[in-house]
Amino acid sequence: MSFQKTYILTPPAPYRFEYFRKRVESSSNTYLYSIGDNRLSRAHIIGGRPVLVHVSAVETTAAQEAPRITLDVHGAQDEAQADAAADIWRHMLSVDRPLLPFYEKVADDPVMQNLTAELSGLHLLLDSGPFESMILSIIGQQVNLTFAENLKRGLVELCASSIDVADSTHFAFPSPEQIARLEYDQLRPLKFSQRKAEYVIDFSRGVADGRIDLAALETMSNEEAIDSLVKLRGIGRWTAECVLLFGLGRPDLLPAADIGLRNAIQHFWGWDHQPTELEVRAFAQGWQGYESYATYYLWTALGLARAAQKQQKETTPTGRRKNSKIMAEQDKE
DNA sequence: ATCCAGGCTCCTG
DNA sequence: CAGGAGCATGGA
Repeated sequence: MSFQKTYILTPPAPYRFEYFRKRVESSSNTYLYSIGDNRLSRAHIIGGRPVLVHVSAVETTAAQEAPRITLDVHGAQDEAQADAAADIWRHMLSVDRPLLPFYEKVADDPVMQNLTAELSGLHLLLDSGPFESMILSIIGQQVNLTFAENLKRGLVELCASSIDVADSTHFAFPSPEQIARLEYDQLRPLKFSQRKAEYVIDFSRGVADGRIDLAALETMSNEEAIDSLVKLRGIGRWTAECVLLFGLGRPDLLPAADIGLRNAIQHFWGWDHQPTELEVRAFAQGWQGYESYATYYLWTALGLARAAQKQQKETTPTGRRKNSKIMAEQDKE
C-alpha cells in the first residue's frame, strides 16, 4: 500500500547532471547511493518512514541545453511525503540556482573564466540537509577519505532504516533520534575514536531533544550560524563551514583557511607561496555573493588537475609493480 | 617505517 | 594564550 509519484525537474541551463553522477561514484558513497545502468537511487527517511527515490537524467550534448531530470519516488505514504522527498532532491541538485550570474560575476578574471568554461554546468551538489552534513563533516575531520567512508558506512548500517528492493538494500541516512539512541561503545568497534563517537552522538542527542535547533540556522547570516555551531563540542570552524556550504547550500561561503582552496589559488594563479587565510579573503573580493561557487569550482578543478598529473605519472612508468591495482583505483576517479 | 590525511579538544608551559 | 600531543586508520 504505497504511493508513487514522478517529478520532472528542468533546471536552468547550463546544467550537467553528469557531474552529480561522477561525484557520487568518485566519493564511493555506496553506503547511501546505488548506481544503476542509467539511474541513481537513494532512500530517505521522511516523517519516520523510509522512501526510495530513483533519479535519472536525459542529457543533450548542446552546452546551452539543460537536462530533464526525472525523480521517481516510491514507498511514500501520501503525496505530501513524496513531495518532501522531491524537495530534498531539488535542494541536493541545486536545480533552483542558475549558474550564469556566477559566471558573469567572475568573467573579468581570465583564470576563473577559463575554469567556468571548462566546468560549465557544474552545480553545487549538496547533502540532504544540515544534520546529515554535520555528521558527515565530523566524521571527515582529519582522517583520510577512505577511512571516513568506512566510518560512515558503519554508522549507517548500524542504525539506519532501510528499504529492500529486488535483493538490494537501500539505507536512508539515520535520523537524529536513531543516532541519539546509540552508545559510544557501539561506535568504537567501527573504528571511531572515543572523541569522534562522542561528537557524533552528542550532537545527535542535542538535535533530537531540541537543544540544538538546526532550522534556526536558515534565518541566520553565515557568521551568526558559524558562531552558534562552533560553540558545540567537536565542531570547529571548518566543520561549521562545511555544513553551511554542503548542508544549507549557502552560495556565499568562503572557507578561507581551507587547505584545498589555498592550494588551488597557488596552483591556478601561479603564486610562489600558499596564500594565508587573510590573503584568501582579500583575493576573494571579486567573488562576492558567489564565494561557495568559486571555491567549489577551484576544488573540483584542482582535483581534476591532480588526477591528470597522476595519470601522466602512470603513463611514464619507471617501475611497474601492482599495475592492475593502480588501474582499478584510477577507474574510480 | 614515518608522515599526513578536507580537525578538534585538551593539556602543558 | 600559544603550542603541541593525541586521536584511529589507511595510503603514499
